Amino acid sequence: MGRRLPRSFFQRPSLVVAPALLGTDVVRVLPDGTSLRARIVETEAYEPDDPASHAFRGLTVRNAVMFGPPGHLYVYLAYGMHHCMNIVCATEGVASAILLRAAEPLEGLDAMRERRGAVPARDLCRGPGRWTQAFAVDRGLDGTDVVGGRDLWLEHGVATPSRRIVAGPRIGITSAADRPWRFCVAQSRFLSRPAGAISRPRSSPASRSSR
DNA sequence: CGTTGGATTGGCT
DNA sequence: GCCAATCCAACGC
Repeated sequence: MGRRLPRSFFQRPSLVVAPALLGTDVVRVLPDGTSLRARIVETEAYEPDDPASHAFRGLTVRNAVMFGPPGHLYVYLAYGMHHCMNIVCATEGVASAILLRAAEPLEGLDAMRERRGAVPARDLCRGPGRWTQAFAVDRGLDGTDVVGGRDLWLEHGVATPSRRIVAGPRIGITSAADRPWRFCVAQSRFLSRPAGAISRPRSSPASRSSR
């Protein structure tokens, strides 16, 4: 068993925590006792006063956990079919969270396939909806304590050097789409999309220099 | 109370 | 590349 990330780790602004989470491990223990482990390669920060955040318009039943103390899981249902999991950051009353978007599966791959199907390891946790499906995370785990709990927690993995961290626009949002608050491990095969990819559905600047 | 539109994914053109 | 699937919170009337 590795070293768990303490509450203090999450008690910082999401823009600090999001890149710091790259290279850490998410450990999940299923109801039947099976352990799953995956190493984070992609995160997104959602800040207070962030138009793209679910908490932007204030406290609701759905986003209440975001306003609570740090180190808890915020889980919501997206597009009526996929769950997305976040880690609440900062301090109580300050609504900020990190969306866990993609990871490299390390343990329990066969158990993940019981829900994901017979897909390659690369596709088990490649995307927020796929990852929650692999880890059996849904609204039932909304509010779970990831510091002292037994269902899901985080552990120190392999620190990612800052030169290997790439920031870019967040995926799939329409407001505040210019804020580079998506953080990726450069070159990782397990990213939901290549680092730096633009999410704009319509006309993209396409100014990215291709090689 | 009806409408709208997602922090997505997978399948089809 | 495009679009349907499918739930429900947020918002407008």
